[in-house]
Amino acid sequence: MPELPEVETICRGLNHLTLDRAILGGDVLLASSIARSMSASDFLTKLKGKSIERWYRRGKYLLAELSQCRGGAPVPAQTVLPSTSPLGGGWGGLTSSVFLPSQTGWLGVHLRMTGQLLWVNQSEPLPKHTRVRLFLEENQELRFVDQRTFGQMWYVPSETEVSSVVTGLKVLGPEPFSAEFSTAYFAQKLHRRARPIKTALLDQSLVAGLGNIYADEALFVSGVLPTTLCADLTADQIGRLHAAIIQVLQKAIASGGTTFSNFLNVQGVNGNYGGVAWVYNRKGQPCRACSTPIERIKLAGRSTHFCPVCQTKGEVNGF
DNA sequence: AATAGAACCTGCGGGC
DNA sequence: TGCCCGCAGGTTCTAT
Repeated sequence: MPELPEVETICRGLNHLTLDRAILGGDVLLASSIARSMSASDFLTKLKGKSIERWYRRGKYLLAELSQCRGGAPVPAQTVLPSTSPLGGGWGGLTSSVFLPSQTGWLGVHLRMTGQLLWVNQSEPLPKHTRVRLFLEENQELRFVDQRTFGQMWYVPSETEVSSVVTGLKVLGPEPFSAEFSTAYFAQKLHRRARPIKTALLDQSLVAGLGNIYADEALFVSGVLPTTLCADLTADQIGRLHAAIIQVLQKAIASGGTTFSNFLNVQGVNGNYGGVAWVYNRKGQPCRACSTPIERIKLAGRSTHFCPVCQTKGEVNGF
């Protein structure tokens, strides 16, 4: 379900609502929702007595920094700083807080296609696809609901490098809003590559966080056909696409995630990506810019939508 | 090394 | 009404 803007929206909501409350217990209704690095019972045992200090997003991953609640076992201070951050490159300001003495592990979450993280009262009726429940103080609950069961949760002990457990973090490229994601970097990664640009945009090692919706939207805004081979992109096209990726994602975050989906934020409220998509899921409907019917093809096994006129003009679309 | 395709699941909507 | 097919926002494993 979620791409970067939706995960960012969830992350902000979680930081607003879930911090500094003791995790008193939990319930794993589907064992496979806990990544196989750990059993479901160990997962719950490790989380019990901890609280969430802060949520972070990396690509489409959510990571909660945990701390020990008062009354818990004392945590020895870290005396030797490791040479690399446990969260790997591209994490920016997070590194400095990782080895505070109170830090006692991480909770990782990936929502995959249909996962939802909801902050509810424990008395709320359980949706059919409830997979994991974490019970916090004052009868509150962090509830993981996931119809297609692809979503995953991880517990990572504080002395362990996060990416050694949440292995998907290892292959993530730069955050799209970071300085590392420069036009020069983008051009270099596309240089002489044979695959279509749409396929490349879905590759999380190129840039982290784009998914099928925003890849199509960014290609429309930049006026580039999704079938264009990376090697055939002009410097101008690469520049427009680089800018469009950032613009489309920022706009979606500003609107609280997409609305053409069953996306819900942590309080169960639908997002609002400026109201509309330019091309995604609009096959046969008139282009919002030129009225030409939107076309739909398949690339890398994913449906791909584009305007055959606007994306061949050699200029930016949208306003 | 780079790339394509299948696999992992459940449910929904369209066509017959 | 019911069955079969394709489709769904993601990642990872396997095969070329």
